[in-house]
Amino acid sequence: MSDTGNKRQPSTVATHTEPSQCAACAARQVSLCQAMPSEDIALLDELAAKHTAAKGQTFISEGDDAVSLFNITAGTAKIYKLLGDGRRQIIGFLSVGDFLGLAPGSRYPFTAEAITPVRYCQFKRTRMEQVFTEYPAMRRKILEIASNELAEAQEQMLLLGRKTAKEKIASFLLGRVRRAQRLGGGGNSVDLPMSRHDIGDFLGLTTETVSRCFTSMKNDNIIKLDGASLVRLVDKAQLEQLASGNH
Amino acid sequence: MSDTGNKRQPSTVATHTEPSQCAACAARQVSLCQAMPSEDIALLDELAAKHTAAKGQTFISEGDDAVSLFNITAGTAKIYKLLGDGRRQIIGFLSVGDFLGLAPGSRYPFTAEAITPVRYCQFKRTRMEQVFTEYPAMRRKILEIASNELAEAQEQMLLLGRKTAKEKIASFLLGRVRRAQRLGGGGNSVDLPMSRHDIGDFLGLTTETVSRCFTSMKNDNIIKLDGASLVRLVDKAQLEQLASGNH
DNA sequence: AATGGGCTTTGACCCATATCAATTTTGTTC
DNA sequence: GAACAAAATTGATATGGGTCAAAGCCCATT
Repeated sequence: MSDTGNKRQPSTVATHTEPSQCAACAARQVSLCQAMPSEDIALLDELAAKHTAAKGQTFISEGDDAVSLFNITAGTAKIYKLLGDGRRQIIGFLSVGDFLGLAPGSRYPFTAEAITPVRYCQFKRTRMEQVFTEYPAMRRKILEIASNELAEAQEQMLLLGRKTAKEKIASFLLGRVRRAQRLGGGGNSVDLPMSRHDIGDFLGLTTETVSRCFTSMKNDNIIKLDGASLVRLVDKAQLEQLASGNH
Repeated sequence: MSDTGNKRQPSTVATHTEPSQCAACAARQVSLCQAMPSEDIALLDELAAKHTAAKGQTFISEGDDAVSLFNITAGTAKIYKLLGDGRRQIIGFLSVGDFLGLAPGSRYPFTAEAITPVRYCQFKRTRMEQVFTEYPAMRRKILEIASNELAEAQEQMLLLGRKTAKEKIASFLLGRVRRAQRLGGGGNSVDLPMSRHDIGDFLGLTTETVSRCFTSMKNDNIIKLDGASLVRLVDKAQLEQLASGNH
């Protein structure tokens, strides 16, 4: 695993193996691990290597041998793909409970980098394969997760291929609120731990265009900005209209 | 299931239930059905409702109750999503062996329409759920398929968000050849059963831009056109360069 | 082989967003 | 809290691909 991030970080990765963290894990109820019966949760504890990644640290590199599966337990990460000349497409932002590591071949088709300090569990694929065989509910859960991600990816294709800049931003903000709500977060304000540049690379826009859209939506009283990273959704109905292409 | 296609077709769907077609099915080796042991293939025959869809016919509509899974056995179809004002994003083109119908909720998140006459098998989801439990290899295969589609979707996000028109066309053509090769098709020419408009809606471009790119690549001696739907890849190396963003 | 209709291609022009270039704001370190 | 660097915003200008419009081409049908 190599660090190709622009900000070089020490590439050492902290690993602690205290027992029975899974039982108390904040991510458990919203993740893959939910499919493991409580009485056997200790088994996952055994299998999970617990790691942390500092802000800016790359913890999966595109092209690496896909030997592990991962589960984010805290923080926010981004996964992305690059073109030869450095153009970047962010595929998704991951946070507590999100699963990653599915690879169609033997190599990861994307890079994963921490946006904030991230905690994650790493599972050896070969060991998990055994677990899946023993606990079919686990494989069912993975398939459910993959289906969800696939539908999300298809929605993002619609966004990237056919939406205007403003529509993209509206969709992005609504997606963020929905995620926050799914995780028990509140109402109408969204935290954006990623930079404008990251948002641009996620939506197929430039930093400048992202910024201009925020400004314009602020002036139209659709959103309110509280610093760069806290957005209040003032007129959610209009955001929905924008996001779905009816104005 | 309603027909929302622009070309209205009789909405009747032919269904025949001859026994033991699966054993001789052309799609079997390249599809989900490969995971069913030969001795039990008759079971799939029982479960599969065999249908045909005429050119232009819609056989899955976005928002329909997701009660079935599908397997294409002949022909080419497109699946797409629409915005409120009619803008369309084609999510993929499907042909022999391709599987569809995974839905994250209870409704299909896309529409499927035949581009050429299509034959397909329809499986009730509830029945298949039982099959998956009885034959874990089948569920494993579905997960493998979903992983592949996910990676493909992510690659398409990179294309839609960050590639230029020419790069998109180059990637599209190479993708088509690879698929043809996977299906045992030959070398350096590609058949394009879909219209320029469809290609545009797949790549996030307009018909005109697609056409202009083809013309320009023809003039640059990268491809040769044989009518509108047969493309010969003359300079594959340069196509690869274009597709990966190194020129 | 003539007719007609729908694709596809080509042309002229335009606009949404990119690019390039300052500023301003924010957040961090001493 | 001063000083700095990084990120965000704003402004001016450029351009790739969209839009609108007009031929051209290809079959399918007669």
